[in-house]
Amino acid sequence: MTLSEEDYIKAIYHLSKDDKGNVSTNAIAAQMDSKASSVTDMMKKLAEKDVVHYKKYQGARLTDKGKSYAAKIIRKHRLWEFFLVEKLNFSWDEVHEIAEELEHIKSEKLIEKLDAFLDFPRTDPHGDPIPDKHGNITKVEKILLSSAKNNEKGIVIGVKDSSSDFLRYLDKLGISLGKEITILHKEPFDNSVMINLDGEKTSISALTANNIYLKIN
Amino acid sequence: MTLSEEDYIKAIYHLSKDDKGNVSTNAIAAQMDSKASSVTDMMKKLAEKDVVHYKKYQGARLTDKGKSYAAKIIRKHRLWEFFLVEKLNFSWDEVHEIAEELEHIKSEKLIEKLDAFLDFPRTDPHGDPIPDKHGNITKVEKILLSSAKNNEKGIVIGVKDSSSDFLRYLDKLGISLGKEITILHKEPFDNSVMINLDGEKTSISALTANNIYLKIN
DNA sequence: CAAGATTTTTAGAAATGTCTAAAAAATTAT
DNA sequence: ATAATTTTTTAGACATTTCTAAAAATCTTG
Ligand SMILES: [Mn+2]
Ligand SMILES: [Mn+2]
Ligand SMILES: [Mn+2]
Ligand SMILES: [Mn+2]
Repeated sequence: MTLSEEDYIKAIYHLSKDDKGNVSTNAIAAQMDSKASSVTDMMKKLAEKDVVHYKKYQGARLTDKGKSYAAKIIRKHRLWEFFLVEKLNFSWDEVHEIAEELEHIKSEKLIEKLDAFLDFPRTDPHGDPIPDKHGNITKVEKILLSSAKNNEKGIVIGVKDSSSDFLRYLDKLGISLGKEITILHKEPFDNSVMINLDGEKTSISALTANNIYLKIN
Repeated sequence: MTLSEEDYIKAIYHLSKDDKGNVSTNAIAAQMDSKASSVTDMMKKLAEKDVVHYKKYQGARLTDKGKSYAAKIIRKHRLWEFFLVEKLNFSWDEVHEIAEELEHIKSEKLIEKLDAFLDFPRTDPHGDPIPDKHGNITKVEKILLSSAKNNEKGIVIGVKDSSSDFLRYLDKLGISLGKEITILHKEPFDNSVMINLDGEKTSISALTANNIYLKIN
């Protein structure tokens, strides 16, 4: 599989995460920052290789083979991100881009040895689960901060948006994985959320609250 | 610079190591396992980018820019090899192929952090020097085992051939970097060399002796 | 349901990197 | 110094990946 094919497979995987149906040509083009016509070409090729189901005008979805392949790329991506943060002291907003390249390195043995060296981490620096070597992903119960109720208390276990900009903003707010947050009040006017973080009252915008995952209890 | 361009730059660098002159089109093709016509095409492109001096029918050599670029790729290659052996417990015959991919990962910051994580190693697992971040390479005095004289004693500090086959053969002989070898006798008939290794007499073929570097004294 | 709008595909082209076969230049040998 | 040989370049082709523009299909809406 070429680098380009792998990136398309990953894009379809991420677009399929939420809803089960087919992913539209335009949605893939947007995700890949390419054009619909390029997607059509690629879908024909990936269908030929049996990694996607594709019918004209009906979008695409991954086959079992495609899903397994996607999980392997994501496993590599997240293990490398973990390595960059834990061993090389990168911050969580710097690693995505580099992992985007490292995820395409081909050796199976490399990734198993890396996994062992890192002591078999379960989640990446953004709280996302690392698939095991068979492609199985452990789902963790989590809710968006924006949907937590008053007086609920939770631990930050992930982010929905893992762009550099958002992650650096969280750094500035003092929010990182593992922090305890208590919901004090939800403001109906602008859907902002007043929280208790490290014993201090802080107001979080609706957009921010909608991109932080909490584990409740 | 593309992956392909980087591999050509590296090939010219390695071919230029010994003699200073221009490298022939055919020599590059042989090194790259490609065809002379492909090399001609690529040399035109690399000359356009000012990394090689190239004149029709006269071969190519790296410009200063090209040399500096080559040193950077080789730095990455050798740091990754060191990482694979020292941190991930690969054996020295397994790492070249993987480093061949890793050397193309683009982040400058990554390689500086990797260097620090590895505690600034000076040589790779095959005894080859790791260029510093400015591309400077420290030359180490060394001779081929085949050119050592009777009764000379030396430390194995490198190999000329670092193919898997040769390295695995050295493993079998019990020869690794750091081992002390004493030359007992050179057999004129087949140029084989009788050595003392770990207190035992061993005979080394001319070919083998011609691919092991020693530091004398 | 019939425009009208949107999405998707096709057609055609460009850039990259590679190859084979043939031509041209350089080198070696007679 | 010619001829034979080897090296190198050119010409033309193919596979990938991508794009723009235009056509076709599907969806939306009055
Ligand atoms: Mn990628
Ligand atoms: Mn991540
Ligand atoms: Mn390479
Ligand atoms: Mn090496």
